[in-house]
Amino acid sequence: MAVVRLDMAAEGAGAGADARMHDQVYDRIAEALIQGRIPPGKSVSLRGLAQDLGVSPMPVREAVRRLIAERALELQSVNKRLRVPGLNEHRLTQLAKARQWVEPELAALAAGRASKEVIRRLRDDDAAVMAALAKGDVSAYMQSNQDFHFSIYQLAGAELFYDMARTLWLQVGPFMRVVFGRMGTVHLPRDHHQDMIAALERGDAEAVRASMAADIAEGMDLMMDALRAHDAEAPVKRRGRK
Amino acid sequence: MAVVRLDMAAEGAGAGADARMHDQVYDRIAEALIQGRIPPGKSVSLRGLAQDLGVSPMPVREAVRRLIAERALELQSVNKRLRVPGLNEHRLTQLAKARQWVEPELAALAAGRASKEVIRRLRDDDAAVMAALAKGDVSAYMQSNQDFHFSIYQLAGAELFYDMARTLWLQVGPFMRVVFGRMGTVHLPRDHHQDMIAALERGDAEAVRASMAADIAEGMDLMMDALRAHDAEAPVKRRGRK
DNA sequence: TTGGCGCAAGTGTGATCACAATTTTGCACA
DNA sequence: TGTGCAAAATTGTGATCACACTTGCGCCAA
Repeated sequence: MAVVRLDMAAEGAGAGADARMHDQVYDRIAEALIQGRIPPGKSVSLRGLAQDLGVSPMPVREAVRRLIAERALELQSVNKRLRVPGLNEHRLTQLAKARQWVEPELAALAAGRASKEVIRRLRDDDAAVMAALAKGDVSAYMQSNQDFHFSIYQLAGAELFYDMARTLWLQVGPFMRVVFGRMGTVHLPRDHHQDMIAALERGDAEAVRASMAADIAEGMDLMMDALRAHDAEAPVKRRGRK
Repeated sequence: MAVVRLDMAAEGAGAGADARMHDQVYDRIAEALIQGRIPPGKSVSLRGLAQDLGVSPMPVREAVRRLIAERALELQSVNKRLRVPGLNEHRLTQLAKARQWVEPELAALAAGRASKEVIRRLRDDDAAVMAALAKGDVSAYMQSNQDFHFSIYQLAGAELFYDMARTLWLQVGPFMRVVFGRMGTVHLPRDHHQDMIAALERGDAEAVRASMAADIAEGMDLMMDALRAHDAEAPVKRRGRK
């Protein structure tokens, strides 16, 4: 059964349980999706998730309703069952376009707002990205890359855009994991992060926007190529769930 | 009590009750928000909405959870109570930027996909918009303007963008109603729709994009001016709910 | 009349049960 | 070894109750 680990037993210091339970549940599932720990097409269930997380089905219902609204999960129209949306070119194209607008926009807004403290953390995150690439560790790469990007996005102070970016990552996550798992991490771009940090440091908004756009374009192109290659050799099959 | 009419008793032909109840509830509330029938800052409650709609609180909970995810409603962090988000310049700026990207994009995608049938309906919608402007009927204007825009967006065949646009309208609706109610409909742009239809007809994607961008820019600028003017004369007050 | 205080009403959240619809299982039959 | 088909398990949805918490109203005293 439990293919995906989602437990929330630990819960840190135990004291911080101020947040509503369904929020914590949401965070767990969202994180799992962004990290790609739940594959596209995978079907899930309220009671199943509830059991994995060690909570009752009620908070899961609320969390899942939210994830459905964000298109991170979908309710199949035929049998009304829950699953992670599958991969297809049409959707990936839209996700790529959307990412290439919002995220450079966020990056540009962040320019000039980066303290030395933040710059330092960005360098750390980037170092972690490099290390993960060197080791070929897909999970570590996705985690540290996410940290890098969202550290920047948070600087922008634009909640609406931030949430849009987050929603997009939620949808791209499962795709990304499959693609990288299929082709390894060797081809991933590594130059843009350095440029981005430099531009951020000198407050050059347009340069930040440009390198962010380039970074995303390369990543999404890679995914698109991989998807097309895969679809070419296995057109419509894709049976079996698990 | 019931300041806002939301009843769903009629339910059309009665036969189409295939959709889940929470979807119908969602549609009702969403429509009310887009039409601006629920003012910014207005606080609502699950049981209150349930009673207005003649359903139990359960489906309302699911609908509201979805609306919160779309930022069409918010859960106040202080007292954990539900309300329609208030107006402020920061948020309106982001909404304007987002609209000015997604909606021209959708319009461009729709270019060349418009059948004669659709063009005819667009002319009808535009006529209704003009009529509403002439009469100064804000409700009719908002309804027919929405019909006009979303008839186009639907053509694009880009579900992700379509939903993004819908989410943005959900957030802008309450603002718009207040602004127009405050300044009347006389200043609203009316030229762009004609250009847009013409460009749509000859399949000129860039022209469609441009006129859509102009249409939205004018509308949002108007709202921004009105908001600034209002904030200038009544800085931080805004007491009393109702 | 005005201030303060306590209780009733209203709030969102979580748990649990019921139910119709679907999927999966299991077993008899060929 | 396959093949139907019915029983059992699982699914999302809705209703209802309980609970901790906040708000608001009204009463009493000064």
